[in-house]
Amino acid sequence: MINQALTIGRLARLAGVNVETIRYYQRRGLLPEPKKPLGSVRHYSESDVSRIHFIKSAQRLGFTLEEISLLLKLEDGTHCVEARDIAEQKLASVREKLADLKSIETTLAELVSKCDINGGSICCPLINSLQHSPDLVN
Amino acid sequence: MINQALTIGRLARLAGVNVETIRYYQRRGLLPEPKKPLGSVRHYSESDVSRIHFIKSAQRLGFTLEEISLLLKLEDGTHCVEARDIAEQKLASVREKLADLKSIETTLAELVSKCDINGGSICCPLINSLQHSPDLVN
DNA sequence: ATAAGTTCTGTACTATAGTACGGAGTCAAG
DNA sequence: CTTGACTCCGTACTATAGTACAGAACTTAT
Repeated sequence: MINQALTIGRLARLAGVNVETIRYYQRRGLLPEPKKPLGSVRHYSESDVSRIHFIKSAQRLGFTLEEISLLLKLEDGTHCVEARDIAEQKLASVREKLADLKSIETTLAELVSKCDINGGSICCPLINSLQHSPDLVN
Repeated sequence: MINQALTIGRLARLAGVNVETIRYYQRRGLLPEPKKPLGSVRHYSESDVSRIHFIKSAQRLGFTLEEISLLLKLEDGTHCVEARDIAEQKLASVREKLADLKSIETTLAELVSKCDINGGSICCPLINSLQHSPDLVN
């Protein structure tokens, strides 16, 4: 074909994923698998590119493929409330992780600066702290 | 033994993990495996409880067991300068993760609040955003 | 002292999210 | 019309982080 039809390889390049990933998403039901014209290859559409972008975005937000699959089932727009609930749950867990990370950041930063002051002495304050305050992070 | 020695089962209960998880950590070198007194069972100490807590805390922060293993090498007390270097690397990666999480948090919070405003309209803003702003989080 | 519960050891299995591969069919360019 | 690239399909393999299980040894409670 002259004006290149969207084959799986081109779709993959457009969407920035591997061909194998597309097939995997199809197996998982995250992407529709277009019918294969007899004795030819499958053709894809722009909407498949969008859907892969959707999946990748959602993954970056910390959604699992399972959760994304759920979100995609709500796509018809009539289940906005359910979608929001899922997003709210994610938000809560992200905030929890944020709080944890902040506390470890503080702790690590303190330890490193103590270490700098001591200049690698034999009694390293960093190691000391880890040895004597293993629950630092809880 | 009358005043119960810390066997693997008790350690597991104290630390809130499975016995199998402890064995797994031992296989991975994250936990020391105490010598087994001939014809008896292994005994553990409080420090093993602490170490498991530490591992679990670090995991919640998104560290892999591989990374945690590195962190735990700070505890061997013999390489103070190296320890500080590792800690500094960890601090950098913690700060990166923090930044990532913050942007995820912002995005999710925005989506949820848009959802609230729209109040379950037919054109769900959450799904919409994910579909039309694939690079949201990058 | 005997049964029930644990521990030990090794191996195998689970889920998640892919990646790799082999062989056959199909397409596009020279 | 052949060559090389791509597609299809199924299966198998990877990494991460465990969990499950079988059978023997050991411990604890009665």
